[in-house]
Amino acid sequence: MPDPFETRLTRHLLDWYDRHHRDLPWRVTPTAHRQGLRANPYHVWLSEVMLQQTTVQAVKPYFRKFLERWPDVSDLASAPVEDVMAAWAGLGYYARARNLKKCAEAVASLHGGVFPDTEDGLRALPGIGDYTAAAVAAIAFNRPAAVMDGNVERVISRLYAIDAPLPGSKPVMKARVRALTPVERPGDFAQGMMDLGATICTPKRPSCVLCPFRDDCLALGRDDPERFPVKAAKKEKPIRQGAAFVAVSADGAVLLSRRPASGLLGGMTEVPTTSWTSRQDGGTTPDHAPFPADWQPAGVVTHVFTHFELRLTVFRALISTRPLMQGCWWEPVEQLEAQALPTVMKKAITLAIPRAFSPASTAPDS
DNA sequence: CATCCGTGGTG
DNA sequence: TCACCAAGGAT
Repeated sequence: MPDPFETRLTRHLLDWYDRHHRDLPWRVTPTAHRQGLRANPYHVWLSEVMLQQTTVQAVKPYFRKFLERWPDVSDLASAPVEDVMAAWAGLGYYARARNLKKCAEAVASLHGGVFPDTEDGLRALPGIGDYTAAAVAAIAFNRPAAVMDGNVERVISRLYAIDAPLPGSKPVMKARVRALTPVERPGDFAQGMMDLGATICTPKRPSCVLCPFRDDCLALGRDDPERFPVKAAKKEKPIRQGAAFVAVSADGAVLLSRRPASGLLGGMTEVPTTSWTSRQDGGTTPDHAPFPADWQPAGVVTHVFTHFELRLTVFRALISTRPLMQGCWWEPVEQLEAQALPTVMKKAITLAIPRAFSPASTAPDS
């Protein structure tokens, strides 16, 4: 039996979503949805994977680029993985790109190119966890799955003034979400909760006066919504150091290599580097260059990863020949843009070759 | 369950 | 400036 209180909260949220939903490229508006237009599961899945720990603004251009290049899941399944990694470069969390490709292959070969339409079926695919399985099931297939991401955690923790810290409080919050999720319009409810968290129930300075839950929110009742969600203290970031070597040949090519398939920046392209160590004096000299050359310091790149900060001393050398290096290749500067270079490597190359990624890099000097 | 995994925007 | 953190998943 539905609880009248929960039912009222759900209705308030859906009414708010009808009026204030965001229009997004992968989304079907609530009006169109009521008229029978269904969201494309491929679009929903692709957007949800891209949106994992990533902002809407950052995702939009990547989403358009992927759809234009690979219009459906079977196109993505048959694409070279290097192309997918290169197209993903800059978006971060590169295991997502590897799993995106694996998932597309599984859908194409195991499911005949059609996404499973249940939470459990989706959950079994690579790169799809609890959140994404529930989101795709609800949004693309109208399943009453309980969708809980960081936005929903914030909304729920405030609405019910949950004092227990994350992540331990997740099961309690998930039960609250489950009780609120309607059999009718579960996808709109999930998207409404996320829109509410993104635009009204924000981490700092929430706009409670505009919130559909303003009359029922226990955190607002305590006059302290910013206190929630309570989170466990986080570790501080160590600093690691290393050196990167940008070798430029006389005919304008750069020495590149491929990082190991798993781990940090797995499967992405790099310039040769030393190992990145936490030692104070470690790895910032040309001693470990890929080959002897007239290595000149070009500066230091600082880049912040999730769990450490990297200070990379960049060396540059102009060389007349192209030494053949095991596991490396020489890439013309004007083709670097097509490589799967993560941001830290683009920073290092730009420091050594300032015009490497400028549109005019192929034009003669003026 | 804790740790590892990127990047860019924001207050 | 800098701490926070965004539609999390794999191990």
